[in-house]
Amino acid sequence: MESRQALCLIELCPVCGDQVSGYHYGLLTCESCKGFFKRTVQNNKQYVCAEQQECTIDRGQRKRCPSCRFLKCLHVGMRLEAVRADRKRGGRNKFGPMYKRDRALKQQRDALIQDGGFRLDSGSSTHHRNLTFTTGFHPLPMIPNTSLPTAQPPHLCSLLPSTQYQSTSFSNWKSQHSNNGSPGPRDGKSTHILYSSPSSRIHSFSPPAPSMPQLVMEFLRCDPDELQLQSKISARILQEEENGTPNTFSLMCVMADQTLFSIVEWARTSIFFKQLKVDDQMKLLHSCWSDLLLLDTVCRNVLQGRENSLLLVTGQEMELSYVASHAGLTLASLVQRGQDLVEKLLILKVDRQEFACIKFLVLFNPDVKQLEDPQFVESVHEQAESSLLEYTLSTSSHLIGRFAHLLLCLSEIRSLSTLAEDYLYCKHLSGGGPCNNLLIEMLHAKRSCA
DNA sequence: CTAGCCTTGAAC
DNA sequence: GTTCAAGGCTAG
Repeated sequence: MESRQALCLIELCPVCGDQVSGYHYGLLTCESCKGFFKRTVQNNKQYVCAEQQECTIDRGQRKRCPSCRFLKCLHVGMRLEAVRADRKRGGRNKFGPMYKRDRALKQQRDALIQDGGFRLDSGSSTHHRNLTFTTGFHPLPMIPNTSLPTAQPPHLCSLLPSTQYQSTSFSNWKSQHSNNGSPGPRDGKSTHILYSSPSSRIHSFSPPAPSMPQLVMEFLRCDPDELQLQSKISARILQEEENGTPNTFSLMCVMADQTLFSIVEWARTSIFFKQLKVDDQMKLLHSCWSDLLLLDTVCRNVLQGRENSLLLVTGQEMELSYVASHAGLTLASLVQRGQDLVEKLLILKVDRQEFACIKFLVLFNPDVKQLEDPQFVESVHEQAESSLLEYTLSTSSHLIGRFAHLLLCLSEIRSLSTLAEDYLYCKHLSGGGPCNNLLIEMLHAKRSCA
């Protein structure tokens, strides 16, 4: 009860910014958006926007345009399949474990931020950085309300100034929903992919309480909301499955593509990066997208994954034995190397804060050529590196060489992601891989630069 | 139609 | 028995 209230106090509804009342249809929302979503789906409402589908949805204006409100509900990841076709009351649905894990993650993150903030405020300030530091909590990254579904795959340059989102297909779902059939997604398909149970690595590290460098906290705040991401990408995968996307590999490509969108969005709204000119932003992202994609997966598996399985961004798990037997030699060995890396990072007990720093280290790569502002990139890289060093020394000063080990892992990430890129590119050229999406745009961009 | 409060019931 | 996310009810 208390934890629920504590959660409510700090979370804002991703649709309208009102106070959250609990998990509803896949994520934390307010009571009114919960009701609105339910009425819309249950009654098959069709709304039309009187404007250009760009209406602002906030607490004061959410009643003005139901069409844009519903679109925003879908964009932030509210799940159509959580509305029961049979209208049965009570009980729990399949999202239960997902909610539970998200709660644990949020608690862990908030504890870290609160603890770090407290110590920074009260402790003797041994380091001074010229950084504005916002006190209090920073809930979800705000979703720009100009975001609209798009039929064409958007290019990176169009994503950077103002982000667009992929829409979920309401009409596809509706035909299934109004069919009087069983609610929810099909369970028969993809039997090798399972929803992860809560007994994952998340509990294996108790959060340390060292004095956290201010910049590390800022980096941590930039991290996207995991459940929102999970919901959004799961909805997209469900849509692909309903559209008959044939095999697991193709679905994985869609998953990677959608994760890439989220990485671009993370970068776009992150400290330092948003100060860069768009050209420099593009150059940096073109250079490191695959490192970040790999790092994202590795980080998820180190912090929340379980032995012998691969935890996906959708919260689903894929057994490594399945990968080994179905993926083909090259891909299976890539996954195995990734898993070895996860093991190394587990031994080093790399935590969320360190991953947050590493992401910035990777993003602000000073080796990228022809930047307009190479000094700035260099300086952010140095700041990220010294913050990471400072943090690792404060948490594990007794472990000599741990920092060096971390940097070694970083180079392993780089070489592994290069191999993964080559693999994808070959697949793409031979017609077996994905096409016409952000993933492919990035693959081509790097090769045309080189 | 909205949104706050109420009832229900499977999972824990 | 408790929890809490579903659906239901209803004044405004």
